[in-house]
Amino acid sequence: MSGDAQISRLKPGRRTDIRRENERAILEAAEKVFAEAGFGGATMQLIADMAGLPKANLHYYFATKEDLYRKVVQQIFEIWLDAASSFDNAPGPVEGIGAYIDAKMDISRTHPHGSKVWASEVMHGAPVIQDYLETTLRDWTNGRIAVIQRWIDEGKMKPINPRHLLYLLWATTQHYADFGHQIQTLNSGKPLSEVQWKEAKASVKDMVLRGIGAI
Amino acid sequence: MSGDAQISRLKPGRRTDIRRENERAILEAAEKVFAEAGFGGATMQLIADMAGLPKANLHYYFATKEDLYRKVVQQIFEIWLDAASSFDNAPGPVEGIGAYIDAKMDISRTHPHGSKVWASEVMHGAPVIQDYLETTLRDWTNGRIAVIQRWIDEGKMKPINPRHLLYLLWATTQHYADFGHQIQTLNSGKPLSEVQWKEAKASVKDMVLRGIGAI
DNA sequence: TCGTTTCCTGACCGTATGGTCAATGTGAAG
DNA sequence: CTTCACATTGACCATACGGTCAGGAAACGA
Repeated sequence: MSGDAQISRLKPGRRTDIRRENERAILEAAEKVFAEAGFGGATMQLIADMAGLPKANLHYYFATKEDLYRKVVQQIFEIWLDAASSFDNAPGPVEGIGAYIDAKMDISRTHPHGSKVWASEVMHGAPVIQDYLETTLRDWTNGRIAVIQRWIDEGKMKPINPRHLLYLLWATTQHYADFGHQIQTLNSGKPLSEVQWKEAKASVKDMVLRGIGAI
Repeated sequence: MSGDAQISRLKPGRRTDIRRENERAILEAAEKVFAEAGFGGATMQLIADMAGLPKANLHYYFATKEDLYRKVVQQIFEIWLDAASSFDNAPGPVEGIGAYIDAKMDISRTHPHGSKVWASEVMHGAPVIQDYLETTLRDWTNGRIAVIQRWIDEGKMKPINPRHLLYLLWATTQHYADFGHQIQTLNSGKPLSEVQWKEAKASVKDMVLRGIGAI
C-alpha cells in the first residue's frame, strides 16, 4: 500500500472499489438465488453465504430484500433492451430478426438466471416492474411493430400479425433459459454443447424466418 | 374380504363427497396461490382462506405443503399429456401439429395457473417432478420426434430438427399463459378477447406450419 | 498522529409460518 | 339410542426469517 498511491487520479479509490465489488458480488449471488428459489423462497442468509459476506453486510448495501430484488430485475431488463438494438437499422427481416434471435439466444445462454427472475416476476403479476411494462416495454414493442409492418408493406415478408411474431420470438428464445433444466434433462442430463447451441439457433432462425415468409 | 366389500360401496356416500369436494376446493385454491406467489411465497393460511376452510383442515387432507404442491403439479402434467393425444393418429403435420397448437393454446387460456406452476417448478430445477421429466416426458418426447421424423421422411414437411420444433411449440403456446400478464399489459391492460384469442391461435399456427414447410 | 467517513458484523428482536394436537362435532350403520 | 370412524378447528409450538443496532475496524485526508 505504498508506492503507487500518488499516481492516481485514474485509480478509482479503494473505497469505491470495495463498494462496487461488494455490490457486484451481492447482485450476482442474488440473481442466482432468486432464480433458483423465487423471491419468496430466497433468503438473505443464502444470498449472503453465496456472496461470501455476513448477512448484516447485505443490509448495509441494500436496505431491504425487495430493494435487492428490484435491482436484479432492472439489470436484466437493461441487458435485453441493449440486445434489442439488433432490430434497428436492419434492411429487412432476415437481417433484423435473424440478429435479434441470435442476440436473445446468446443472452439465454449467458444470463439464464436473469431470464428466470424476469419470468418469475412477470408470472407473479409484475409487482415490482409493472411501470416498466407500461412505459419502456410498451414503447419498444410499438416501435418494433411499426418496423415489422413496414417490412410487410415493402413485401419483404408475409402479412403476419407483428405482435404475435414478437411473442413467438420472446417465448422461443427465452425458453432456452427458463426451461433450460427441462431441455438439459431431455438431452441426457447434459447441458447443450457448443454445437447443439448452434443447431438450436439455426433451427429457430430457420423456422421463424421461413414462417414469416422471409426466406 | 367382507370388509373390503363394505368399504368400497358403489354408492358415493356423503363422506366420500365431502372428502372429494374439499380436496377439490383446496387444490383449486392452491393452484392459484402457488401460481401467483410461487412455492416459497405461498402460505397455507392464504390457500385455506381462498378455499374457505380453516388452516388445520388443509393439513387433515394434505400432510404437508409439499404434498399439496406435488398434487397440483401432477394435475397439470396430466392435463397436458391428455392434450398431447392431438398429435397422434394425424395423417400429417397440418392436422397433427395444428391440433396440438389449438389444444395447448386452449389450455393456456383455461388453465393459466397450472401452466405457471409448472413453469416455476421447472425453473427451480424440478425438485418435485424430476422423475416425471426423466420418464414420462422423455418417452413422450421421443415418441413425437419419431412421428415428426416420419412426416419429414414422407416429404410432408421440411427437414427441421424435431426437438427444436417441439421446444418452439411448448414455448410459444405456454407463453400465452405464463406471460399472460405481460400480454395483457401490452393489450391496454385488458385480457385478450375471444376474437384476439382466435387471432393468436391462427397467427401461431400460420407461422409454425409455414415455418416447417407444411403449408 | 488525529479526526472523519466508510465499512463490517455478532448478537439480538418481532413476526409469520408450517405443522401439531386434543377436544369436539357429525352422520350413518347396527 | 349407541357406536365409531371420519371430519372439524381453535389454540398452541418451534423455527426461520427479515431486519436492526451498537460497537468496532479499516481507510483515508490533513
